[in-house]
Amino acid sequence: MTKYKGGMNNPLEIMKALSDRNRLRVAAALMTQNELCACNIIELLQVTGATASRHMDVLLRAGLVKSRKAGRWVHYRLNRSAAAPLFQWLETELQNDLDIKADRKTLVKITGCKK
Amino acid sequence: MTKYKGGMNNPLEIMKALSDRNRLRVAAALMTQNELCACNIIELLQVTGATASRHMDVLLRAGLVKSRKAGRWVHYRLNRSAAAPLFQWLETELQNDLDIKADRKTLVKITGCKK
DNA sequence: TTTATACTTAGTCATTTGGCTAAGAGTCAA
DNA sequence: TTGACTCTTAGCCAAATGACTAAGTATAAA
Repeated sequence: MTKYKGGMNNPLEIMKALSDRNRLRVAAALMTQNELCACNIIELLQVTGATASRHMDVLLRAGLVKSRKAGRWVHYRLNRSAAAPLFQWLETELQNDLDIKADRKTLVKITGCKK
Repeated sequence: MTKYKGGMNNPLEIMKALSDRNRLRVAAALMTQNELCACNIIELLQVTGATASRHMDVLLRAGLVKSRKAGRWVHYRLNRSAAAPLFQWLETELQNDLDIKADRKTLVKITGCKK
């Protein structure tokens, strides 16, 4: 179930959504992970559920991610069509980001265990 | 004279720099105007010189613009190489932005008079 | 060498942002 | 239906942000 449906939002809203380190980390994570549930994001960012939820809401409102509810879980994935060239550029740039690289390793562990 | 020299800065800093409406307006203006002096930017944004100066400093630190001092004037231009794909994407998206379109008209007047 | 001009820096203030806790809503299992 | 679990909403607080005024720096003109 997608709360804020599709479409391109304005560039300013998109920039604002990506101007926070934790939201940028989530976007980067979704570039390699295809899909993550809220609990994965909580574990990755090491923040409370409430905080993660609000961050995901910002990304949703900007149109950068889509959400899908499955039972008690909410799964997020990138809405690549929203800003494909932007994502592509980011993906390249973030290759060199040490924190993002560390996150990638963490994600393997997080998504590995099915707790 | 370039205060913060060339190079690519990290994506987060770039996103932060572009996550403010006024700074996005300046970036958009520099996409069509090639070069603007501080006083042009003051007039465009309708803010004090101090405010404009601080905004330009953020853009400079992010590496998105370059500055050149000529006598009493400081001229700014886009540092396109810093994030060419990003600028290209922005340029496309901002085509539909009403405020940006209005700014373009304003800029013709501003850069026209040599006060 | 004053004086004016163009911009920057410092300091202040209101608003926004991002974190938290606590309470609420929705879903599944016992 | 009760309880456990996952996520969201509301409310609070500290820190960051963007605006202003006032004072400082640098350059050019008188």
